Amino acid sequence: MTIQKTSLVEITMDRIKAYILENKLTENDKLPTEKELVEKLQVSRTVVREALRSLESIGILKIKPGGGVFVGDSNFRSIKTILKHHYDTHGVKIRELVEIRKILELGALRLIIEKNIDVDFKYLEKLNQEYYQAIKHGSDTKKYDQLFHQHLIKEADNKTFYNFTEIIREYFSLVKIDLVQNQEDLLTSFQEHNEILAGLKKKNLEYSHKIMSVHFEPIFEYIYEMEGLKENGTN
Amino acid sequence: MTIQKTSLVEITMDRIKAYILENKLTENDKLPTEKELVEKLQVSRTVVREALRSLESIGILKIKPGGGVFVGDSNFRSIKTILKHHYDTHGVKIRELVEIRKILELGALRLIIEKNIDVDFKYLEKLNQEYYQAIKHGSDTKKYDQLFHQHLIKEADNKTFYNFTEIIREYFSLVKIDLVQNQEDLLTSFQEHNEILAGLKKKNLEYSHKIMSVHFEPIFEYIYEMEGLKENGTN
DNA sequence: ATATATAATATGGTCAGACCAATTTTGTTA
DNA sequence: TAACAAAATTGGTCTGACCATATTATATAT
Repeated sequence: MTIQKTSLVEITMDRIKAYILENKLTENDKLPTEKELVEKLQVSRTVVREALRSLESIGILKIKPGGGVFVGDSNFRSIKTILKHHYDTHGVKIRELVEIRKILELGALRLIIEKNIDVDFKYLEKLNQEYYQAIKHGSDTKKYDQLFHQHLIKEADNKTFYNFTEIIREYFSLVKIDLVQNQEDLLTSFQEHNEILAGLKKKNLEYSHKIMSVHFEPIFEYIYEMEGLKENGTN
Repeated sequence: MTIQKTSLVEITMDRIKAYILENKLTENDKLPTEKELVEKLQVSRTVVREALRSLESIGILKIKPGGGVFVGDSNFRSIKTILKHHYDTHGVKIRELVEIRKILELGALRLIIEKNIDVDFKYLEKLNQEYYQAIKHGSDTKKYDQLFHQHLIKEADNKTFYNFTEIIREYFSLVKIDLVQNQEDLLTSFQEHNEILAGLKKKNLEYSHKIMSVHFEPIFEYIYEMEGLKENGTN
């Protein structure tokens, strides 16, 4: 006779989430065992297990076979899983992702300057020098380029912003891009990094914005070329 | 003897995701029943159910009791669930969210102007007029203010950008903000909306950026005041 | 006494079968 | 043909069993 709008499993999920809150459990803290939860929540093991599984799949829990159930870390891995599937099924316009990345990078510069942040230039210059060395030696440059931009965003002193940017970055990494850059292009990129830093040192938002925009141009050109090819059916 | 790194449930999840891809299933398409999946995948119903449950919890599937299993919509509701819990457990600095929103709003203006988008000014002006009426009548203004900004971002012609912005907006809505605006403040806000539109019409990025920045100032002032109070232990 | 190897226990993983609840389909009747 | 009722389908929950891995306790050797 009891009409229950939401399933027992969902209710149990909520109760477990509430348990975490009430007991102020944090990363890697241990939860009661399945058995204990069955007794405590007065539901079948089936329900407890499905609830635990679901909570694990959204990253709230971490289940160690034979070990126990623990509070998961908050690295948003599950969000990336979701976006991965969304990408697989819906695809994504590369242009859209690049536009977003540009906005975020410009935003980071703005935050740094407007909040008058004491940037760790030494470290950023070191990263860029490693980028330079990689270019000279013809080794993997992408890695150092990424590190530079990643750290720039870290400097914006906004953890949430950084997290979201990382998610976008991972999403972007799903896309295969064959943007070939010869050494000359790479050296230009390296120089732009330096100029962005120079702009930040002078706290000149307009200038650093301008350079960052230029920095993105080759990518947009590549994308427009790709989209043009697509329309021509050249695949 | 068979060593399996990942659990059967995880494998089954992957197989079901693959099934969706292979059969090009889209929103609301029906999947095989639990029974059929048990036969097809040669695993127990327990495993199938836990896999389905997990996929449902991340929004990939939608389970209708008595009806069947269907492909979920891609509204990222599950991501919002994840962020909700993250907010409950970790909290978030309001300042960070406002900073992000500002960056995104400025970014939208940039996209609109740089891509020379043919903005639907008529609609935006209508929304803003409704905002004005709400202010005059002392009714719920927040709604119309939100709609204006929401639509502005829609105009940027970047679905992915819009989706992410919506996620941030929902995240933001979790935070209780008691920013009181008297009629004068609201009229100023209304005027700024108009000026932003004027800037867009003239395709003047710098100007619209400037107004948008001003538009955010009251919120930042409020936040800084709150943070100040916090430090003083005034709660 | 300590360290190591071994056995026992605890914990999550998987399977099977049963029954319940809601939905969908089918069949009957007005 | 439409409305209602019965049957079948489908997911929801429960129980109990056994397996695999991880943890803990115990025995053993040094």
